[in-house]
Amino acid sequence: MKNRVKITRMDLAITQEQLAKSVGATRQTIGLIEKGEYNPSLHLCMAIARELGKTLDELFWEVE
Amino acid sequence: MKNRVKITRMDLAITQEQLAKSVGATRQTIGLIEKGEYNPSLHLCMAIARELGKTLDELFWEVE
DNA sequence: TCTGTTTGCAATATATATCTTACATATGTA
DNA sequence: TACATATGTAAGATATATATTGCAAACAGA
Repeated sequence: MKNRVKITRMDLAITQEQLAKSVGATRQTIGLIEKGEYNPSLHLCMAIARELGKTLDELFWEVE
Repeated sequence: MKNRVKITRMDLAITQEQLAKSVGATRQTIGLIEKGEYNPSLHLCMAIARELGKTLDELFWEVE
């Protein structure tokens, strides 16, 4: 898994569609971001982070 | 200023062109990101952050 | 003055994120 | 069984990030 969107979303017990609507995106976009197959925009990443109560680093930053 | 890319880059005394080349982007793209007029991709944001020795939150996160 | 460096800005072209629509599958529940 | 919900996936259309090229301005140094 390349990011922590899916885990965090499931912890909050909300669906892909609920998250999508709250950030102004579609369910498909959320699904692809969770799979790590997308390179989402910064604005969308920030909207998702705020909605999930996390920061950019907590959801997307990778330490090596 | 919407993000801290320009300040951080100038602290490191590197040019837009040097940063652009090291992250595989163009000078124009870096310039527009610094002005906050762009919505860059997550991958580019991470490349810039790594190159500047910062994290996503340090460069792009906004607390309100 | 002249020259090189850095940055801003603009027009056009290209790549790709995102949307729209649709169908399939798995799961839970009546 | 039947129905609803949640998710995966795919094709085509649209929006926009990014590249390319070029020109201009500001500045420093010779």
